[in-house]
Amino acid sequence: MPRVIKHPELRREDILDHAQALFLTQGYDRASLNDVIASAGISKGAFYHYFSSKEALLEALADRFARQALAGVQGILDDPGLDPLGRLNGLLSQSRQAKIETAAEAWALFETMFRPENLVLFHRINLAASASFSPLLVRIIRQGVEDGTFRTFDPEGVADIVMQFGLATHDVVAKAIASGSDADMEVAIEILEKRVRLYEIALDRILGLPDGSIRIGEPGYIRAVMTARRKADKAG
Amino acid sequence: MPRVIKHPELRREDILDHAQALFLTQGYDRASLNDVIASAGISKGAFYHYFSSKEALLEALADRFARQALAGVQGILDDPGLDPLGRLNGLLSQSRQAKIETAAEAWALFETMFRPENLVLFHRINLAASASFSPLLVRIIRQGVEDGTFRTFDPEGVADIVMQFGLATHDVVAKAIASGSDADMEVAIEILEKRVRLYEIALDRILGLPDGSIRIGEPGYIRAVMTARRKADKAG
DNA sequence: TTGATTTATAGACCATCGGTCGGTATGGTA
DNA sequence: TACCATACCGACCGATGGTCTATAAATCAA
Repeated sequence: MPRVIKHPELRREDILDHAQALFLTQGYDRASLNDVIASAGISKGAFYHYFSSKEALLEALADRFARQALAGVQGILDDPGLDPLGRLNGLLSQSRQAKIETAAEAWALFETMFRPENLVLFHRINLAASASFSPLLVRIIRQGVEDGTFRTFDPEGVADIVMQFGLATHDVVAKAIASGSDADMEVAIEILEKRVRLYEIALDRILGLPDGSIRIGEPGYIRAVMTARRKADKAG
Repeated sequence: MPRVIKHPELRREDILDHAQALFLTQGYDRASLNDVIASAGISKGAFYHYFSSKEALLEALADRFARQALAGVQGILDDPGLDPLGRLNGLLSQSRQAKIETAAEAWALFETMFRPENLVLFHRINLAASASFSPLLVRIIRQGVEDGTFRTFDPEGVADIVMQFGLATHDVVAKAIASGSDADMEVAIEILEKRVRLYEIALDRILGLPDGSIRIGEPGYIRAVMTARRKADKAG
């Protein structure tokens, strides 16, 4: 059986793809290295040629996730027409501009990520992502403080809180999506929208903004995404 | 060599003690079951008589931690002289009343807990602890809303934020304690006190309180604990 | 006290894990 | 042709979490 993939770079990516699929479905601990190489159709020797350990594979996977997430918000960061508040709002509702169906797909990933068996994987991605995002957030907040939009004595601290809130939102959404019946989901959506409103107001006040300045997603967006996700689940 | 421990209940606790020591120093993954049973001086058969798996051992350990933490704040919860704000402040600076040296010991535990190799252990403890603490926090906040002290439309959400802030504080403190030189620590203490002030003000505003209502520990407490911890490190 | 039954312990054994190692095929360069 | 680095193979290794059978100790019934 001839190898289809020739270029080493692509082979590495291919291994990452198979590892990602296995880690997300079974978890990092439970998916064995033998599973990964069997799935990728390569030998142990080949694997250890590209990665120094299973741990290094996880690291590389987390880095790739973080890079993709960063690329997803590059447009917001590069947009010269945005002021600090606009940029912050853009980051907080990054998927706002995306089509509902695409967003639903993205949320499905989060739903998987927050499962307990993916704790290790999630933690790694988180570390890599915050290392990239945190400085960007700090810069935006600093800029806002300088031009008088925001008021705070601790931009790094506020950036941390913003990241915490962002993560917590994802967590709540993920759990809501995973919830059982349609009635359950209705309740979950209500709780979730209330929670997002709380985060918005909290950030308004922490940053010394008038209530209603921070917007995490557009009104009704959460409900739209979640019902789309729901429909996709029932279909697929 | 005769067994000293007779009562089964005590034997279980004894295993937990040895497991705790090993898990905290080496991490859950790296400390093997053989290490645990060797340390406890028992056979595999004995171990599997008391615990169904290594995983179950972790679970039991996390539960014990959570119970101990809950017992540590029972006094604040039972004190009839405390109003909701007093109770909340008490929980947020639970070690305030303890002697500095004792507190330093407690923080040393956190320092260990936040190390990456203890991620799994820490996560389990966290789950068990929030399951216990969250309802208590919600009750206190609800009570405060009823008597007009607090103002919020989402007590559960605020409770979550309080827990997030509490955890984040521990994380920052743990990292500060672990930092290298004395000069590093001076910088770390300053950043940390700034961060705590931010959390205080954030909670004030989220709860609709006048600035300065929420107090996480007493002024200078952090510096006192950290220098004590530092001294203990150098000595021991 | 004795016999029966349950609880507690021992340790050989097992499949599987992440990782190593000696070797081979391939393609470019001199 | 000779040579060498890269890419790859799969048998093998020690250690791991977990199982199983055997037995010793405690408990209970008569």
